[in-house]
Amino acid sequence: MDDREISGILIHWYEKNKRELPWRETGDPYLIWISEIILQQTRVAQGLDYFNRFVQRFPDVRSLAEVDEDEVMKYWQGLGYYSRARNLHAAAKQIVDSFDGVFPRTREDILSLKGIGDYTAAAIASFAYQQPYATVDGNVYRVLARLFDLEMPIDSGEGKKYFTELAQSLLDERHPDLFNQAMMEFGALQCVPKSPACDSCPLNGKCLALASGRVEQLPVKNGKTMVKPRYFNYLHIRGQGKTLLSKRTGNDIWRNLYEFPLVETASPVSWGELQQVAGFNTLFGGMTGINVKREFTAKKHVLSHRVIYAVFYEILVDAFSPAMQKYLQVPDEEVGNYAVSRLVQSYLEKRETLLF
DNA sequence: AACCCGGGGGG
DNA sequence: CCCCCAGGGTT
Repeated sequence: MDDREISGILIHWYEKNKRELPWRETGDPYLIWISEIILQQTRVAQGLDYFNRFVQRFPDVRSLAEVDEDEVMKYWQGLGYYSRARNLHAAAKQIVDSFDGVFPRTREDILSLKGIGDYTAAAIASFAYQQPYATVDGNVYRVLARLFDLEMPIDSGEGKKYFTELAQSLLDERHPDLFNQAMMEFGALQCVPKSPACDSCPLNGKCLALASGRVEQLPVKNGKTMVKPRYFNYLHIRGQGKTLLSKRTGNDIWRNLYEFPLVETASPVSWGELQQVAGFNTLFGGMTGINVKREFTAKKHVLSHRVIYAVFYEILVDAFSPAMQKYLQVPDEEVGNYAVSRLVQSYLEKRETLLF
């Protein structure tokens, strides 16, 4: 098959079918960078509003580098994979400190930034600077696996190398930006994971998987992530107009987001059983007359690799115990100013509707 | 190489 | 409801 013919068809298809998106109207590497990080594991429809709000608040590298990380997290709240936001902030500081605030141009320098790997480096280098690096994302894996009927697993080291070299060999070096955009947009809109419309596909005469009837089976992946359950008992403790909050730390989900005092248990527990748990007693040590105002039954929060069964207890106290002093005491009306997970956010929203 | 990190959409 | 999606960092 003629490589130039493939890239020509893809680029022609792209010019006719591409979506008009703000980050496609710019050559500013900063805006392209932000869009690429947001678009990792995130669909355009979901990321578009986040992008617009983010770049309005942080229009350039320095404005992002100079703010507190909490401020960045607020603009990422609800988007998921929060390490992306932490790395984005760290990389902005890297650019100010090591590159005098100017976005680096070479692939090596771009790759040195936190949160930027092979894919994002190629995207920025080709979109902003027209450098000849092929972007290999999930769309590209799918398009190439089908076009060439390749059964090599895409989540192996060997597969990653093979597909990257194949994409690089197909790249139109005269228009690396157009070629990369075309390949990925084609995967996103035409060569979709489920039930692609091969009848109307401009490459259906060249697609080896279509000829062999394996379109739906490709690409092949080995990955099988175990879903482990966790049990979160959240204590929404309020007293004297203040709410207790803490910031999640350590190597765990939702790092650096805020939440209520949490007692995690190995299995589901009732309110009565929870009061026997050490973590609970440490918190309420010496206190009498705990007043549970409201209990929300277990909410199932499903992540790709975790399922969290959460119970929220709203507890009113006259005063905070000594053990509660280590928590932030936030005025009730300011709780909304803190970046929280979707789970906590949905609790707060549900509580709001029940109250009024 | 294996595992971890969120959340949304589609069948 | 269950199944699918997927780039980068860490271990």
